[in-house]
Amino acid sequence: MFTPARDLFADLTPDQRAAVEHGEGPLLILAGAGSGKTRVITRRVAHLLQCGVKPWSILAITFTNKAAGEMKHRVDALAPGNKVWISTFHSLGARLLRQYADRLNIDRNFTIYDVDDRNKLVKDALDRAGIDNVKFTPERLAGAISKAKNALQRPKEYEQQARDFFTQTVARVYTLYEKALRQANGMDFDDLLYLPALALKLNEEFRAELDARFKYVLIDEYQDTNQAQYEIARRLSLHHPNLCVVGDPDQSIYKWRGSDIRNILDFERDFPAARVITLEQNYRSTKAILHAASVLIDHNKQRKKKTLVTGNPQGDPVRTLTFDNGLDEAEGVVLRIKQAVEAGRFRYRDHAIFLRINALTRSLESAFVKHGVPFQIVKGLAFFDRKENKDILAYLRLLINPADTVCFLRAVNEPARGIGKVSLERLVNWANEHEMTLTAACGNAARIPEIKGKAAAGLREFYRLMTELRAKIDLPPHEVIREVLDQSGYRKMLAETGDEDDADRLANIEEMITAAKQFHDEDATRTLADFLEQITLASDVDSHDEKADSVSVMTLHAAKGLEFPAVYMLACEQGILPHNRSIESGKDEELEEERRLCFVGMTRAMRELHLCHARMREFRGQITYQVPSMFLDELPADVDRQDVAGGKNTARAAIDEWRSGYRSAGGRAGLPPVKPTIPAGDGSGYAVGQVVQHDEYGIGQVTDVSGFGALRRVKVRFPAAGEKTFVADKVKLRVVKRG
DNA sequence: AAACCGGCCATTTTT
DNA sequence: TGGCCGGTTT
Repeated sequence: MFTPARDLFADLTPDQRAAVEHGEGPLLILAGAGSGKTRVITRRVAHLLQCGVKPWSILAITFTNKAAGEMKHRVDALAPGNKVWISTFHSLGARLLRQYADRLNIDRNFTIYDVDDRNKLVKDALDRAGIDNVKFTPERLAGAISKAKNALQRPKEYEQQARDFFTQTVARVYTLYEKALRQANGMDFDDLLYLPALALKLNEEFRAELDARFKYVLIDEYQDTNQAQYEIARRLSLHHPNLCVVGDPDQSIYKWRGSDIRNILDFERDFPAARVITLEQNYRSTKAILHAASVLIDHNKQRKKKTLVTGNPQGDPVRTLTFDNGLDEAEGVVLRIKQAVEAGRFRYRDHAIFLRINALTRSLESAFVKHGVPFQIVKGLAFFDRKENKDILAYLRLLINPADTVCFLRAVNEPARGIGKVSLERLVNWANEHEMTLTAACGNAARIPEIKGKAAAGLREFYRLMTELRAKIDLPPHEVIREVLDQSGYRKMLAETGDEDDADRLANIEEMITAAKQFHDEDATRTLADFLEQITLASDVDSHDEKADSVSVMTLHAAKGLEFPAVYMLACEQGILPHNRSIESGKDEELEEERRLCFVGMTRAMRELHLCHARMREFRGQITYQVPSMFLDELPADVDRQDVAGGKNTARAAIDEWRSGYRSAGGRAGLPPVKPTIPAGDGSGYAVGQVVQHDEYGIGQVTDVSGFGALRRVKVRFPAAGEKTFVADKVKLRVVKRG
């Protein structure tokens, strides 16, 4: 090895340094929360490059695309212009499947099926197999299929070990689903791991080639890998066992998704020569926070003891806050944040609010808007989940993959072309009989005797349209989308109604076109297919904008890997955290995962940590008494426990009072949730979060800015009048306070 | 073929 | 509470 440049090590501790410096051979880094593991992986990649390792022989796997992007950025700063592969497991899988499509005997133009698409396909399979007398939902069956794939069980293998009625049903559906998926040339999320893993397992030539190609493999968050991912990691490291994994068993929170904590616990068994480095020095949190989190996690029985230490100051005590009800909690937290900012203690972006479940974001939104506090809800696909965007995406996917049945069925009659349910059913049957894709059958519509009149004409028109558009798929992504929007009649459908909502929808599609343009501007070699893949594989945190000065709201799962100066964890109540599902399961294992989840949330905090709960909470229209989380009881005695319920008690009569107060204060009922948009530096003068004044409606807060030029709309939520949409160019709004 | 309505249902976390 | 499905009407 060459003598490495000084600067790579200057700011590292001896343990970190050892991990970075480690040469050949397997390496396990047990990195406690906040111990700088990302830095270690990044430096290690840079170090390998400095030692003369070829960039293309390094493969680094992260948990999110965002983390991959950041690592790429940092590695590039340390070793400019390198070609190291840095991606998530899923992106890696997609890339391998496309690159080696011919050898693996698959069509490289496959489309990636998200959970919705998958469930639809499972439902179809169910209908076609005539399995509707059973109570198993498509989601549940799809979940079981997903598990099977994670465990690398093919339909036949699964069938052989299916013993009870449920698993036998799953076996039948699995077989049908796989067939449908392959016919549609689709890959579900699990396939992106499962197929490469199987190929590596069954095809030694393929395995050896990739093993030799990726001589150094580094994997972050190893405690959350599932069996398929494990298989990939291990089989890429047989001849060149330079596998470096980093993880923390205390932060394993994805067991429900098939991850297996044994992967990290058994690493030394899998690689007896492995060197183990433990990082226990925490650089993130105050002593108070670290102590509280350590005491909590110590309640887990199935755990290898580990003691985190920090040289940071003691800091403020960890605080628990007791509120009377969920609305008070939301408002109380927002106000506390606002005060902290106004007092100059923190900026908005220093704050994060963590939730166990997404459903809890609603009341928070109202509170944020009410008090003019800027916020972002970190929930990735919300924008692309809108109907209009999904419709356009269906066209795009169908252009690239004509076999995509789910997209065909979505696009074919949107806008309406007179093709109804019955005609489509006939088309699907005919296609199945003739073993054709729906697109091909559509081209043969004239030969299908049962389809006539308007439906036949509509299908003919749709086929012509798609053929025409397909000639343009090599244009830059945003141009293809514009062609689709114009040629398909979708724009016409939205433009001619004069409906305000339709104008909004059009503006949303225009926004997607802008996103595609940005995507293309960043790197002109990227295609439409790349754009679609990025959208599908995006994670929630990928949409997190840490530059915006707003409070971040996200689930505990999304919070992994992040850090914030001040953290609020809401609804620390029995049934929510830990979640009912885990309590009801009666399994310690599941309860311990909830505790780890709580631990992950707590250890995100650098300086202030507030754990909140309410005595009453409305859920699904029902008001229930809530019991504080058992985890709050498990915290050390030096935690500052504050009851801020303001004298309100828990007597029965109080419920009705509270309810009537809630109802009358609920003038905002029925308002759509605020779209989490990044305040755009787009020259419109308006940005989400701003407080503005309107002549008629008074003071309100901007909740959305969309569209461009004459199409630009600004959405404002008024306390009294509710949400209104204005044409930005026309409306007179005075900006009272910047967001 | 498409819009409309009413009852039913489920309720975690995500690449 | 609200989202979805299935039935009914236009």
